[in-house]
Amino acid sequence: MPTIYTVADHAGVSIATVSRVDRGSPSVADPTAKRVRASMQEVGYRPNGAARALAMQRHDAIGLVFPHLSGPYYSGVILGLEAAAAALGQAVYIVATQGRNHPEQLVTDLGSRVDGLVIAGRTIPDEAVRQLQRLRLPLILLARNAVGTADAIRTENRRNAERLTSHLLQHGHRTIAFVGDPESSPDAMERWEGFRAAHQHLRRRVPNAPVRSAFGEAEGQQAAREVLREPKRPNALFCANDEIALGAYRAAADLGLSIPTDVAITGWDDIALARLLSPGLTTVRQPVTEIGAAAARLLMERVNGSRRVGSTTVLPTEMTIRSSCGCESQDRRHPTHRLTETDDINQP
Amino acid sequence: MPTIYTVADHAGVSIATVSRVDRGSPSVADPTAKRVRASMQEVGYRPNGAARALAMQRHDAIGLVFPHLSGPYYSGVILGLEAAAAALGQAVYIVATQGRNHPEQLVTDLGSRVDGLVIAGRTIPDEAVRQLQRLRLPLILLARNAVGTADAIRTENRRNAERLTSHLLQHGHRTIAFVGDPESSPDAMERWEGFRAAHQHLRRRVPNAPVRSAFGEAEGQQAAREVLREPKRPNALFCANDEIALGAYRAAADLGLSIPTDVAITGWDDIALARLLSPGLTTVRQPVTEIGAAAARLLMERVNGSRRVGSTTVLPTEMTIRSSCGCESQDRRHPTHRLTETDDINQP
DNA sequence: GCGTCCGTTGTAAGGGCTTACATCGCTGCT
DNA sequence: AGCAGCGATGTAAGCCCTTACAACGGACGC
Repeated sequence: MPTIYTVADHAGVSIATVSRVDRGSPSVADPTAKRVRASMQEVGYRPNGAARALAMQRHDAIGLVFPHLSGPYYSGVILGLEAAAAALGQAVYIVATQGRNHPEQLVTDLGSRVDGLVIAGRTIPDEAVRQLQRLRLPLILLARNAVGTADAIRTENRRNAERLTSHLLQHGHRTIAFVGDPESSPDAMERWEGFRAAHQHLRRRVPNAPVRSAFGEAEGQQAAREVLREPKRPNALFCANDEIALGAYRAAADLGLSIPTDVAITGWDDIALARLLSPGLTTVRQPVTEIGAAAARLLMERVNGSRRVGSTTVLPTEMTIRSSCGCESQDRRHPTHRLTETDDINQP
Repeated sequence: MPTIYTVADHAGVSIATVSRVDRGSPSVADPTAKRVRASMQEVGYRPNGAARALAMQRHDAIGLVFPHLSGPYYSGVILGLEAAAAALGQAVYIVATQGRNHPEQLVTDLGSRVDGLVIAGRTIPDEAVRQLQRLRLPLILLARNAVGTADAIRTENRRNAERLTSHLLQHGHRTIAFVGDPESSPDAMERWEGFRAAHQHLRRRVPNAPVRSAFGEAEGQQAAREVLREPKRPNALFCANDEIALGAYRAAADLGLSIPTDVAITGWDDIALARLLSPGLTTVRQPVTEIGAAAARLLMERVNGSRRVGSTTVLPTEMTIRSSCGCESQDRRHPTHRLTETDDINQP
């Protein structure tokens, strides 16, 4: 394989000059640069990124660790992250932990090839995250609570859950069931809390237990079916995500209930499908590409050492009203504002 | 940052021993290995992948170049590729070219960090692919015709397009319009050819022009609307992908036509939505994760030098009958067989 | 008791690049 | 004419690993 030495010989210059041409250094005379580029082409020179990274003491690469890739959530995150990373001159590694036996091992290995890591949701345990921090690896946590000094990026849940719930209550839906599992993630927990807060503020009886369901269409259908069969069935279902809501749509159809007349339904995420269901699903949209982009930018700040303390960035979500809540209206968006909280109280 | 030297000092051994422990070489005495591991932990040693890659003359990484990430197609491919690559001990880089100014540059840069590249569909021009080959970079082409000696992975189009068309004709739909743009990709062209072949075999008048439409919902809606408004509107629309079909659903709704009674509609891809539309969309499923997995495996064969000649692997697709074609039935699958063609006639 | 062999560890030579510093040849000024 | 200064190029050290080969010491066989 040709190296800079091959090129240098071929062009009759030193390897330093070849390197300079390759890096685009301005201090190479024009004719020389031309000759070197011609030689590169001729010998089929492909730079060795490993050697460069070694010499530069930088990988110029970041890693993204995510659980799986179904649904629009991670696609959007990856897209946003990749674009932002490319703009910053960083390459992107990805690794999915789904159904892998030793995710920690996988992630640690990745850690040897990157300048920093973005770790999403339920991939590796907190202890593994701490271990990574001990190796002084800059880390960004996505949809997950802060661990140690790593930065976290979250999206707003509580406020919009509360608004969405109030919206349902104001539609006249008297009893609303929360379908999902608050324990399964901090996001789910916050939605549950917002759901309860709305009841409290409007002086309704505060529900004290959710209708437990895992985050999947089948599970949602099952859970919704059961609750909708009860003698005093709820007037509305606040589903913890769109997939559960989709299951709820099916359950309603199975039971001959029409949406939103017999039962109103809301979701969370605004998957592509939400708009296309009939009636359109009222839900809350997450700024998925922004999450990825913010992660890349924040991570690079860490890598470049300009930031040191842990922060939590909360990106706004958008309540997206369609018809499944009882509204006639089309796609009304209701964003929250962007919040950034820094843990370090000494920060200016 | 601690290196093997730091660890070696700390554990009172030589760097060779540290390296051996890290690589899991069996020829290290047990107590020594334990001591070294403890030291690694204590000093917070993180191996330097670049240095390793340089010494080993291998990156143990492959790159995936794709246009964008919308829809389930690329998610599936990435997932399959990542899983297969991880099983082979390879890390995965991804780069999206969508709306990037100099995709060639991006891809060439990536080429310096990997042992091989998987290049999907419409990302970089054939000339750029050839340039990469000149650099002796192993390449796999996805959903794209073979270039030079690179391997290509395709999915079956013609046969299932023909079967699907015959199916529509046998339903009694007399005139069928092909909605899409055959010129836009080899896949689209093959679907168009299969569509025509079915007419020919059943001795129907062979359509000589498609209803041109780009591959998007809005474009499909527009195109379908126009053709469905014509005085002699077709009985069925053979849409080149599911997004176009989705647009066609909307156009039909706009015009008050019911599916499949007034107009039958079929798609291609079997996106998540296809099953959930009503009526369910009859379409053709692509084995997306298998595409990714096959790409990773084929690429590694190339990298390891066990294969040299270019081949084209054609993965089977599955005709998936729902109701939009006129059937009552639920999700019947009709796979084709797997085909592998090798270009080199000297191959055994 | 000595030589052999084997298991364990160390020494040192790369692997391909970047870049600080040295060198060289001119230009242009005094 | 001589020299400072500058632009262009070269020299060589260093980035952190892997691994061929050497060295060492103890067990074992004769």
